[in-house]
Amino acid sequence: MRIATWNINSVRMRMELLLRLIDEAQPDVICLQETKVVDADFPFAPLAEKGFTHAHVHGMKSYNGVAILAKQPFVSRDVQHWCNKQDCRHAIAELPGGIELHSVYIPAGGDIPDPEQNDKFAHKLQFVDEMTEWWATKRSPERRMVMVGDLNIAPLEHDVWSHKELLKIVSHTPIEVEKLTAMQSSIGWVDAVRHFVPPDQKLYTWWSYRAKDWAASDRGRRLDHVWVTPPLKDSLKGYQILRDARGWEPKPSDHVPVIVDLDV
DNA sequence: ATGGTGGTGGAACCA
Repeated sequence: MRIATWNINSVRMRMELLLRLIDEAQPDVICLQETKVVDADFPFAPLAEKGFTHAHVHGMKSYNGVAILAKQPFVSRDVQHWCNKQDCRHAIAELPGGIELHSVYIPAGGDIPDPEQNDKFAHKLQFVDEMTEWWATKRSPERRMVMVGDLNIAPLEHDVWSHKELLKIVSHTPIEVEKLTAMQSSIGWVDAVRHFVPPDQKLYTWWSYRAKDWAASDRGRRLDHVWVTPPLKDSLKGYQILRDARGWEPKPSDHVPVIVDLDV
């Protein structure tokens, strides 16, 4: 089973690129973040033509929005809310074979890395704390689960272009890394991409729109992740980070798709 | 220290 996750930054703006991802990467399941569309307006038809006849969408006007697209029917579907908000950041679907798949969009957190000064940063930290507690109390490490999405945190030194320069930049601050690591430890999540790539090797999934030449400066961060629970660790068969997608015409997302293959 | 770009929606907000 090939699972792709992509912060698409508006599914309507980038439908042609989503169809290109399907043609070129041949995923079985696609998780999206930042769809930026209410469910009634989600563009189901072109996806159905490509075989993705099942869609679990959870969107809102203008902001956020997550989705899970599949060729096979879901066993069940659900959504989860965090921090007493209804902001469409977490969709859940059980796939045939008993794998529970989570498409997650953690808040970006604003610019100032201080929860006292910046409500958005406080929201981000609380979001991760709540989710950590939820995994620990509502889910078992024995369960076959895959969690993917834009976690908006780059936890390792080589998940950013410069560890030293980004220590005070939201997405790579010690408090965020500590909280994300705690979430990972909650039920023994395995970082599926780092399972294949040693920690001293640079990996990025996001490059800012604001760079003059994103590829030349290559100031990226690994914000998009695929985690699996221990029972699926031995099923991990490969990964791809579609760096080229950062240059896809006419208008690329600032994130690229991350793909993991599971032998299940 | 600043500003750089993009999506939504038609100003201001978010990333």
